[in-house]
Amino acid sequence: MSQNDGVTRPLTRRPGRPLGGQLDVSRDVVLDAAERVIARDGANASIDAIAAEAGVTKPIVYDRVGSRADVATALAERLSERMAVAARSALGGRGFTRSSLASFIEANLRTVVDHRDLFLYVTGGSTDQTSLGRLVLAEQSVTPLAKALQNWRQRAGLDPSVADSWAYGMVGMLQMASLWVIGSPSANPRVVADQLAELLWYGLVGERRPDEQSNNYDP
Amino acid sequence: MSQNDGVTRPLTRRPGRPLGGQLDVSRDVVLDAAERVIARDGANASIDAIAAEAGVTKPIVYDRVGSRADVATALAERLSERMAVAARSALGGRGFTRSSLASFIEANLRTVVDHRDLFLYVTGGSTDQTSLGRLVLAEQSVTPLAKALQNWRQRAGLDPSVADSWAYGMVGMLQMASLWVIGSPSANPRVVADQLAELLWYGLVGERRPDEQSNNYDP
DNA sequence: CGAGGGAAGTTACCACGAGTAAGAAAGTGC
DNA sequence: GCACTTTCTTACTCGTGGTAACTTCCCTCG
Repeated sequence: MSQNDGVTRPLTRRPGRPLGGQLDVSRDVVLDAAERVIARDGANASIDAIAAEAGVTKPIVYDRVGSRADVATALAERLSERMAVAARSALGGRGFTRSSLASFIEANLRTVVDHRDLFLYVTGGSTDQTSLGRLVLAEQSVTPLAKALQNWRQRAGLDPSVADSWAYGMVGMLQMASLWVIGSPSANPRVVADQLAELLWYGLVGERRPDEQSNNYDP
Repeated sequence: MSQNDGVTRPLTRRPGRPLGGQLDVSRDVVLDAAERVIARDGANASIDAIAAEAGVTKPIVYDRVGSRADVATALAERLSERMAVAARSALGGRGFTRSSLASFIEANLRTVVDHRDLFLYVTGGSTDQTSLGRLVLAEQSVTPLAKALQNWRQRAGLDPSVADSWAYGMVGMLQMASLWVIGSPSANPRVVADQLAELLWYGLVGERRPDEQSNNYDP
């Protein structure tokens, strides 16, 4: 819409099918373009801008990917895949230890920092009726995590029914921490990751201690 | 705009200053109307609808409260205040124990469930440039929690520098768990709260155990 | 007591973005 | 050669946030 300034100017091209056969613009090409636009212009990227970056027009985007929510979901898949890769590489086949938990968290935080605006686009609302879309997209991280937790708890002889709650809780914790780290340059991902690992570790491994220990906490 | 259907119908009132002195529409009246609209029509409530519910027009809303983001922030203040009240009442002056932690979490979850659409409105994007607004608004819960954590850790002789990370992390955990509970009717707030308390408790109270215990976890 | 100025709202508008309908050019089959 | 299909573009509708311009009332001052 921004290049349609002069009505008097003759159109560079009349509408119709392009000359050289099919426009070879696949779904992935559109999504690549979306990522470029978001990285360049920020998280409030319009479908028009994405289409322009891909060298096509809006209906192509709708045909190849879908609505804006679909674009966000597709990009969420990409981002969570990247986070999984980073996390796996950070763990490097080590067993599940406190320090590997910290590495896992740190890898997630750093991936978000590296894809700051993509993260904001993906977690950023679209208040439609699908404000629950954020959940749908979080589930891309939640589902494998819940599965891993469940397997591990089961093998360790611990109650596996906590897997879902914990997975949602941990993903939410990571998302909020990421948002915080993104927003405040003073926050150091390594330190934050270590502190969150400290918070989670003892609960994860099923440490027990006598209940009802009063510390005189006043919220 | 929805009641302006008939152009032929004479206006009920010409523009201008109202007859009976000042229109007694305070900021709180507007915010009350906003809550009613959101509760009735869902989280995707427009400023027009809010104004209509308050019996005024859009510019009044902008004068009394501000932009849409300001409305969301103001409503976030109200919601977080309500959550704090519910949590305090659930704790009832008990000390900080595992079961009181579970009560705290459960109170939060139930408050969100009771104000489902308000929660969705408040946490629901508005991708402007202030997608970080979600963080700003989360800080209404984070700040007091961080303060409490810091005081408590200090008095208990534990490292207080974890307070910020933990507060952001816990608020994120609560928000995501709330979203999940809202979306899936099968999730029981009491059970989820207990499970999350289980996850957090041992880390919060500073349980120590020999590091590097391998459980052969494979993410 | 009448005119001017400010206070307080309303109408009407703009900008902009999501999503879609209608139409035009290139290719395809008979 | 002509209808038909495919594939794309243009141009539109619709809803919403935000604002400008204008209208009316009241209060004060000469």
